[in-house]
Amino acid sequence: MTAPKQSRTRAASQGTRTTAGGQASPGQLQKEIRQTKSFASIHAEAFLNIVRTADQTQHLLHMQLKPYGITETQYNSLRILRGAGKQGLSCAEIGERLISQDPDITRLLGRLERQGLVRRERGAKDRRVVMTKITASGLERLKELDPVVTSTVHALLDHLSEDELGKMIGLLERARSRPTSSA
Amino acid sequence: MTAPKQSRTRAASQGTRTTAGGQASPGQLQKEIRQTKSFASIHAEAFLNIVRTADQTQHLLHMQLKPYGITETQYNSLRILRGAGKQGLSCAEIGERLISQDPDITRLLGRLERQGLVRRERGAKDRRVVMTKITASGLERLKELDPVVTSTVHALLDHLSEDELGKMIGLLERARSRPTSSA
DNA sequence: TCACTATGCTTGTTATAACAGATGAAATTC
DNA sequence: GAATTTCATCTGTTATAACAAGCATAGTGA
Repeated sequence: MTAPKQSRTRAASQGTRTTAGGQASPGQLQKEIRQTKSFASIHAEAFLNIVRTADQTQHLLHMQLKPYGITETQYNSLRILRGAGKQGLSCAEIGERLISQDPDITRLLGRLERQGLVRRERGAKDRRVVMTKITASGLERLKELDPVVTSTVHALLDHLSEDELGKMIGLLERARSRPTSSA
Repeated sequence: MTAPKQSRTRAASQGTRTTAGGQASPGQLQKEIRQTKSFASIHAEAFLNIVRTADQTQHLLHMQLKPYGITETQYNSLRILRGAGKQGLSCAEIGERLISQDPDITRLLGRLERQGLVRRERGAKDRRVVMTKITASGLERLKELDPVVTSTVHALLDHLSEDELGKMIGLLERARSRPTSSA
């Protein structure tokens, strides 16, 4: 599989990482997005690399899921509900594990319900809460999709060693663990 | 600034990175998305870390840009057009440097034009091609936004050392450089 | 017990990624 | 020169992220 045309690019301007001798050397990303100028800072370059890698990998996963008529977000919702078991989860609980803080959960679950993959029910005890459970056909759909996702994700990254992947994970975790006083 | 609630999560199932003694130890991401099961593989864990880090950083940038009434994609379009100079770029050329391979470029530029930030003109030589140029007020808007984006991106990542950022960039570049025969 | 506040969800809306087909123009082929 | 193919853009549509307001319900305090 060849990489698709570049996905969304991000803020970048002058500056680049310097080699040992202090000379600016263009990175791979600069070429990918046909950037003649170097990046403003190594922070900008890192940010763009993170976002571009995510876009590319998500796009490739999307292409693999497309024949099954399921999006990545729908797949994740189903997986979360399978994990929840028979009691299901409320909209808020699903949203907490899925999407950003004001997720379009009602419409997302509505689409899954129309496909017969989940069932929603308003609680008797608290009529504000809607519990959602995965259906038998939702579980079957996941059985189909799990190997597709697993093998796609594996194929995307299997040219990196376990040591490299471990290092990447560590760095990304550290990137997300910024001190709360910053910015 | 505190991290927002987790954004979209991705495919994950059983398995996790092992410690030196072979014991499974949950990663930070597992806790972030309230995952009781470990990840299916280190590939899945790496994939989710990439996507989650990108979502989080983009969300934070989005929040910084919101008061200016500009989205990240719009900002990037303007930056690309500033870089192109007086002759502007065609829709296809912008799309190549911006978004995925079938980008919604017409509508994106239409919105920027309505804000007076760009001007579109159909070529006399080839009436299929629409050239887009940034306007003076587009350039002014960028002057406002550049420091916002620069400082936000810097703040997101300045708790990492230059060495760590360089390593992260290298690993992400390698992640994107998969052999074309894979998958 | 009632008024007020908080919670959970729903709906309308905009922006963008993605898919697909249509339109007009240019290039190519016969 | 005409027909066909290719190219660039446009438009309709769906899914999702995001924003905001509204509705129904539950909880709290006086």
